[in-house]
Amino acid sequence: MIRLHDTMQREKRPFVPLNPQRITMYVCGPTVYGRAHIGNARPAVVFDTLARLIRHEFGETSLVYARNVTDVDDKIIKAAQDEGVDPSVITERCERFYLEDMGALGVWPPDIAPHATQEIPAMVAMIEELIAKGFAYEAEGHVLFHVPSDEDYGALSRRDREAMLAGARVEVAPYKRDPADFVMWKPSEEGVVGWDSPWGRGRPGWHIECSAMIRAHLGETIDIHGGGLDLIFPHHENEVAQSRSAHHDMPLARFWVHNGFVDMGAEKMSKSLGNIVTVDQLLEAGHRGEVLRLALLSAHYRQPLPWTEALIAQSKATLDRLYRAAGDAAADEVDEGVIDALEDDLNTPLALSRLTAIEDAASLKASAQLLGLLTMTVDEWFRGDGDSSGIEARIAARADAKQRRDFAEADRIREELKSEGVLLEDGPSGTTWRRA
RNA sequence: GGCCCGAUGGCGGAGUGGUUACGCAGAGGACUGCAAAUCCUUGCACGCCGGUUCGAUUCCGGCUCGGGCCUCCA
Repeated sequence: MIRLHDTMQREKRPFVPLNPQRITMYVCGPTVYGRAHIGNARPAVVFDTLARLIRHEFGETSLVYARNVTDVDDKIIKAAQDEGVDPSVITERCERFYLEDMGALGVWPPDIAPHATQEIPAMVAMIEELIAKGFAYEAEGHVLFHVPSDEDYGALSRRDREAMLAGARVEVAPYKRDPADFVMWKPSEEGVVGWDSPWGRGRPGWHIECSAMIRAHLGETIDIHGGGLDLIFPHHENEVAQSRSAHHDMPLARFWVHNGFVDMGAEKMSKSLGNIVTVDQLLEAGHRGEVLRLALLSAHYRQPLPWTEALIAQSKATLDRLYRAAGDAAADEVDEGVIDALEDDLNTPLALSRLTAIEDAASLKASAQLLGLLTMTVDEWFRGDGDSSGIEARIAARADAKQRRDFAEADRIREELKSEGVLLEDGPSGTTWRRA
C-alpha cells in the first residue's frame, strides 16, 4: 500500500486510485526556452520514480502519466525575438535538449506529452465555459478568471484574500475587476505568436494550459498532480480554481504532490538568481546520468537538497560499490525493504540505504533498477566505451615486470595508466582495470 | 508583514517516547611486493529554553537561526 503526502490536506494518507486500471498522473513539465538545470531535473526524476513504483504495484499498463510542454510563453517569445527566429525554433531545440538530458538521468518519457500550442481549442473551450458560468469575464481583449467567484480559492496554498493582496508586489492592471483576478487569455500584438479566438487574436495564460490539457487527456479528476513547491501558488491554486469551477466543484486532483528545491549554498537554484548548473554541464564534466539521478534521490523528495561536489562524489562512490556488489546478475525479485521504503511517501533515502544492505545480487539488481539505477553492465559502468587500446598490452607488460620482481617498472606502468584515468586492481585471477 | 517548511555526527541523510540507521569521508586491522578493491573493527549527533513524562532527539509551547511562496520560477 503506497502512502503519499497530499499538499491539499497536508497529510500523508493511503494512495487508493479512483480506477486502478487507469491511474492518472499529471506533472508540470518544462517551459522550453533554455537548458534544464539540475533543479528542474528533480521533479522529472522524482515523478519518474513514483511512476515506476506505481507500475510495479498496479501493473505496467495501470498508469497514464502526462507531462506537459509549455511551448507558448512570454519568455519564449522574448528568446525568439532576441535570436531573431520563430518561437518554434527555440521550443523545438529546447525540448530536444530536455528529452536528451532527462533521458541521461534515466527518466522514461511520459505516456503523454501535451504541447500547449497543440491544444488551443481545448483551452478556448474551457475559457468559454468559465465565462458562461460566470467565473470569468472579458476585458480589453483579455479574459480573466474572477477570483472572488470561487469561494474556496486559496485552499491549496492556504492563504486568504487579505494575505494575497497584502503581499502583492505587482501593480494591478486597470481592467481587472479584482486585484487577484488572473489572466486566462491575453491579446497578442502584431508579430507575436497568437491564435484567433472569440476575444480576438491572442494566446493562453499559463494556468489554463494545464487545466485544459488535464481534462482533455486525463479527465476532470486525476489521481496525482505533481510539480515543484514553487508552483503551489499561483499556478496550482489557479488550476484548481479553473478546473473546479468548470467541473461543478469536482476536485482537480486527489493527491497534490510537491517536490522541494535543489539548493545552491543556502538558497534555491533558479534561473532568476543566476545560480544554476545545468544537467548538460554536469554530464559534460564527466558525471554520468546515474550518478546525478542517485544524488537527486538521496534526499526525501519533499526536503531541500543541497547540491555540492561532495554529493556527486559520494553518489559515484555508492554506485561503484553497488555495481561491484550486483555484478551482471539478472534482475529478479525487488527487495521488500526497498518497496516498503518507497511505499512510505517515496522515501528514497531509506530505500537507498536498504539497497546497500541487500546481499543477493539478483535482488539488488532488480531493486536498484526500480529506482532507475544499475541499468548498465559492470563493464559499461567501469570501463565505458572509450578507447581502451593499449591498456591490456601494458597490463601484460606489468605482469611480466611483476614476474621478474621488477616492482619499479610495474609501478611505473600502473602510474602511467593512472595518469590516463585507468585504475588497476590485482585480484586472485589476475589484474583488472577500470576508469576512475 | 501574511502564509508555509526546516534545524540530526566532518559531509549527505533516515528514523524513533527508553536499545546500532545507513552511506560517504576519517582511524586501526586483515589481505597485497606496494596499492586498489573487499572484509573486520572503530570514533563522532539529534539548534536553544521551558513543559508533559519514570524517561524526549522523538510530543506540546516559546525562542533563535535558515529556507520557500506572496501572481517569472521544478
